[in-house]
Amino acid sequence: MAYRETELVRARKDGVRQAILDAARQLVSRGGFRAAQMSAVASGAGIATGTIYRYFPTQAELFAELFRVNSQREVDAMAAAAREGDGSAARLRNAMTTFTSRALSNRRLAYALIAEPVDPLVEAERLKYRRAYAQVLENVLREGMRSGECARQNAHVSAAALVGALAEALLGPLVRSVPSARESVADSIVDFCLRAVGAQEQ
Amino acid sequence: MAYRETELVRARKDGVRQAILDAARQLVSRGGFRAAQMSAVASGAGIATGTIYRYFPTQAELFAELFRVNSQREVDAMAAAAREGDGSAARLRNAMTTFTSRALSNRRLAYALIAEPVDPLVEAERLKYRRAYAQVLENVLREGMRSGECARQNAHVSAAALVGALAEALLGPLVRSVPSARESVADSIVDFCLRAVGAQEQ
Amino acid sequence: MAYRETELVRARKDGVRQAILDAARQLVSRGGFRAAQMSAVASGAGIATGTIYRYFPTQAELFAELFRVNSQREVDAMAAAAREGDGSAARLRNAMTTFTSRALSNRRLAYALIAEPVDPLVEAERLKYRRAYAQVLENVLREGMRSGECARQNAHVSAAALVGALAEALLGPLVRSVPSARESVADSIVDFCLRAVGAQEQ
Amino acid sequence: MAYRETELVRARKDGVRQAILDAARQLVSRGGFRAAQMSAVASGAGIATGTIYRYFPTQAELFAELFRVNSQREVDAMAAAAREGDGSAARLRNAMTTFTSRALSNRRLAYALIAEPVDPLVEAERLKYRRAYAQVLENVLREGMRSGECARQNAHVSAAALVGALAEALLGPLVRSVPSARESVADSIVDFCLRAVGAQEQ
DNA sequence: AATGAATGAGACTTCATTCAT
DNA sequence: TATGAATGAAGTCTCATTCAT
Repeated sequence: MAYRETELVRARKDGVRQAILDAARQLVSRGGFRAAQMSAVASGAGIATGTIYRYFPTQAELFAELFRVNSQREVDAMAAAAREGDGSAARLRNAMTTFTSRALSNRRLAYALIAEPVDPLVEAERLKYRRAYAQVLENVLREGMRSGECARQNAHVSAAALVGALAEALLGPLVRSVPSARESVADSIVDFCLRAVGAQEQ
Repeated sequence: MAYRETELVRARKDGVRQAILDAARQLVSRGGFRAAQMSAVASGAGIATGTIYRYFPTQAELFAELFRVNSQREVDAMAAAAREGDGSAARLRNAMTTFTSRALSNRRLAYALIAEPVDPLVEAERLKYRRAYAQVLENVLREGMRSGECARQNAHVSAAALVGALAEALLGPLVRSVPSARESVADSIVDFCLRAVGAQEQ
Repeated sequence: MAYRETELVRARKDGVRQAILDAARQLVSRGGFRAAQMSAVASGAGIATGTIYRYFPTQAELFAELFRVNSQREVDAMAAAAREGDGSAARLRNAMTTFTSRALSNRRLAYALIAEPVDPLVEAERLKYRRAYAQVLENVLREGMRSGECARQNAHVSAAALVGALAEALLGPLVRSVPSARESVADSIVDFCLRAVGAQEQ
Repeated sequence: MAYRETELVRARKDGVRQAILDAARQLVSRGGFRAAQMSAVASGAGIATGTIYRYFPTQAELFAELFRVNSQREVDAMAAAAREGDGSAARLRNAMTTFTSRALSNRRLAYALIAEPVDPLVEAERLKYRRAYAQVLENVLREGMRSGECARQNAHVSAAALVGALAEALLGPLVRSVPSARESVADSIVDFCLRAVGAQEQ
């Protein structure tokens, strides 16, 4: 009984915490971090403003957590895709396609996570995750260099450049084109990237 | 006489306008758009706060103009570099090296122009100029494709991706490394980009 | 049985009440009234925040009671000391030395009780107890005047002034000096006070 | 003309600054520092809340300035009185009478300046001024010890104790008595103090 | 036309108190 | 009776914009 109660309490608590993060994500997805004022988040979560502070000590911490949760999910998805496929080149393509298609499904949020700065604390998270994306690609790239599927290069720099190229393709002016064209743009950018690392697909 | 006066007034007016933009750029170069409060800009330009509003209707318009002026200068420099050199590959390299070396010389301003968001109006300018950078590269790229110096590819997409890769190399977590390493990172990124477009340097 | 239960409940209730007051005193001793937030008090007492309100209707009432309990203890200690000693002068010295040495042993709490303001309700308690301290001294002083050990004076006023002088010596800028010097400062202040009342020690 | 204008501007500016300090003093005189919220001060000064921040960077600085201005005035008045009179004893009496009579004319403000704590920054000012009061008395006291008019004693400690005794007489429970009685209380306290320092009035 | 003091909406954060469980 | 999550009023501070001079 006590156990159940504890569980229920925890469930409710996590529920509120989750509701706060959900409301914040929805607001950021729509209008960027600027739109995620504490009162708007509270209202979106159906709670009082002060309640947020039971779960997050400051707005910056809330944003940082929002960052962590959502970015980690993306990095995980990319890493999972990077384990599928025959050969390094295929795995690289998988990883990058996953990145682009997921980002295209919520461009505003992707932009907020990848480019929009807010606060030093949040910015630190961003750099951490841009580096995490790059790390996933760097690993496959090194593997490809060992197996001869990729050209010799500075894998560290190349991986960062790949993230930049992918981000541009998703967030830059390019994607202002009609939605139907975006998919082919995404494909083209992945092709560009594979060419950039000298990947020979089998 | 009346005519002269009108001219003088216009000249002075343009001078003030320029002074405002200069002060704003200096502030943005130092602390980003956040640091460019209207009173600080006025103080930097040696005028009263209210006077700014005789030249710019809102802060957003001032920032947009700041964007236009400074970004155009960068685009022009890149375009000039893209006209120098033997062959498309060399011209591409020139263009990109110009972009990277100029950006490295004032990273804070470059960041503000390329990545830091402020306002939808300013954001629109940013996208416009990212596209302008890409256009310069796209032109050389198409020329290279015609001459056979560059591989067949979607030049529109590739050019955008190049801008993204270059920006990442300059503004992303990579450049947190020691200043002395930045130059070599910049070189590596240009190499990466040339490889990406399949450029054969002669 | 019902009787016993009632008693147990009362006992427990008093126990909780005491725990609340203890926790509050500990917090006040450390960081003044500011640090004694209701949630902190509850946490220190090992109960829930809301439970405090079963024992004290408001925070101000809790503070007032804290005042009463702790100040009364000090007044009692001073009164006990005022009964020891040969002659009024000696008894006066005893009372004042007791006051100073006890206050020095917990300066933060003493400060909170004697000087730190919080709320009109609490302030009323403070005045009441400053008067109580003075009353103890006034009694001995009158006795001394009767026996000729003390000079003729307005005992009421003098007693209040003694409390003020003692408090200043303990809480004022004087005590910012090194701890080792505090004892001698306390001695000097007691001497000053005895001189002030024209006490002739035998 | 330009000179006059500058002067006018300064006059108006000082006027607002003064109005803010006046409004703040009035509020503190009535309800202590607690009552001096920024919005209340602004309203009292007939300006908008934000305007205060053109003159004082933070509330704490405003309070600190309020302290400085008002305390310094009291210290000056006391010091002036301490220069008048034949002999150290008379000068001491003058100084202390000035202190008490001025404090009695605005007890709430005097309390705020002497006893009510608010903020570390303000508290620092308070200690500084309590020390300044004591210093004035200490100087006369040392003079009296040299001339033989005052008994041998630790002048530093005694001066602090005098301030404490005077403050108690003015701010403590004593003065809750009828206003007409306050003057005689003040006289008695001064007598007490003179006796405490063993002053022999001629 | 220029000035710059004044405005005041709006953002974050705290914490005593309440109330459903 | 106890709990403690939730409430929301209140307070400080910022800064783009206005407007009387």
